[in-house]
Amino acid sequence: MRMSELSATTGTPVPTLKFYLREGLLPAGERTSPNQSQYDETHVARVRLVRALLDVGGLTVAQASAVVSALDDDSVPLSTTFGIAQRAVTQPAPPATSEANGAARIAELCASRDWAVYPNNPGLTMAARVIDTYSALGVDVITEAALERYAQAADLVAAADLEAVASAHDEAQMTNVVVVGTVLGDALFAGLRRIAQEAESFRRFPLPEGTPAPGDLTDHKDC
Amino acid sequence: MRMSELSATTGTPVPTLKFYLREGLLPAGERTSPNQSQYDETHVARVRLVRALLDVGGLTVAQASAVVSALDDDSVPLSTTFGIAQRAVTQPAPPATSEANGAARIAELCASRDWAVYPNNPGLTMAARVIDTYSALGVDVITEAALERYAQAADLVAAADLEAVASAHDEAQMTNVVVVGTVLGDALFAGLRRIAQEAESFRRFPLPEGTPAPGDLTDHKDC
DNA sequence: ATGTCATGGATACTAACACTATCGATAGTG
DNA sequence: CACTATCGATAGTGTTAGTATCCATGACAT
Repeated sequence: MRMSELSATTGTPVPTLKFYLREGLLPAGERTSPNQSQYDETHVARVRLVRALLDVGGLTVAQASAVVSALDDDSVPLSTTFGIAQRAVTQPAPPATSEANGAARIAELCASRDWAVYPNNPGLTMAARVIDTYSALGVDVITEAALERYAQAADLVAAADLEAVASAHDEAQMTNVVVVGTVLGDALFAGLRRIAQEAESFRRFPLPEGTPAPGDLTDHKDC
Repeated sequence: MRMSELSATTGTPVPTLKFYLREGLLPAGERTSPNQSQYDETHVARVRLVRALLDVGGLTVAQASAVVSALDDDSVPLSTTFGIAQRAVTQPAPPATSEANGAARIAELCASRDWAVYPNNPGLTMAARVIDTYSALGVDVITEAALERYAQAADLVAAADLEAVASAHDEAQMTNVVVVGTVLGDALFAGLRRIAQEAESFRRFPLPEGTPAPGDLTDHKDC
């Protein structure tokens, strides 16, 4: 198929496809003449993946580029593909200040849960930074119990994620699942968390009499 | 305190503080003369909150503005504060196409878990969109079992979140916890998930002999 | 009292990002 | 043979999150 057809199939404007080609998000098609290239189903799939990473996953073009590079590089052992995908989608954070204790708490948590990871796992810095931020804000709600529950939930999700990876047919498919799952899983969980929060909120803090209950409100008039 | 002191205390440049004032992220100080204002601890706290929302939570200025407006508006009942915070931090998604079934699966999940929420809860659209994206990518890994585990994890986290809210002293503090927790909780969980994923990955797909194990790798040379 | 410096308010500028538009030379198509 | 599409390059656009500059006024130290 030619570029116009790739554009029509994926719903992506031709100039945008050219941009993706320039940025390395989309491999060049097979050249059939100096100014003609053939694209195939793999290109369609790649465009859809890129759009998913950008729109749903919220990645930047640079991050998406790193992700698809990891996908294309089949010299990487599967056991480290998670790391590559994770590092690609996690923006580097500045090192914590000296008086912060988030890193120590996370290290402790890892020890207690038998979480063995590389010390440059981006989740370590990310989680530590969030804990430090909480305490800098004076909102001391990340108790041991709360952190423990978050960790349990993370284990649950991680188990589901790896289950999904293991269910893939071949190694290439596995890599794909890892990459897609790493990015989209965050969004999926965030969505479910919003639902569960609201449901739990209504359970704990019932609405005053006369206020429409969730089930009674069937229109979306307010936003 | 004056603006320069506010700047020094929070580590935020004066022009940025002026920008926050313009954008409504920071309330004006108490005017003591036509060109002098006094700022106090509430302003320091607000600046820190704004930086946390922007840097750690990844919100845009517009979203952060909506969040702090909700914080300042004490006419909102607590039971709906979650909704406001959630809607403020969740970017609206386009409506799903007709053949997509993500919304139906999420509705089913809500029913099975007794999750009663307003139909405009942003998590509903968000989660449905992710599921639709997975299937559009041909990565059919969100089985019923996987979704169930994600939902369990969401319940676990939501319970911890509401526990934190309930532990706050007064209503103003509760609102604060809700807002901060909604935004930072996503990041905290995402970090823990990355750790748990890598740990679980090593458990399921052990590294080949000779490759450094997580515990052996103590430097951060690669990124 | 006066020189210096900070402040508030307004306006303009910048860098990064993700496209989007245009152009010229070619090439395939009806 | 006219017409459209393509490639590759270059340049332009709109948005976002600040930065920078300017000015008139006011505070503060000497």
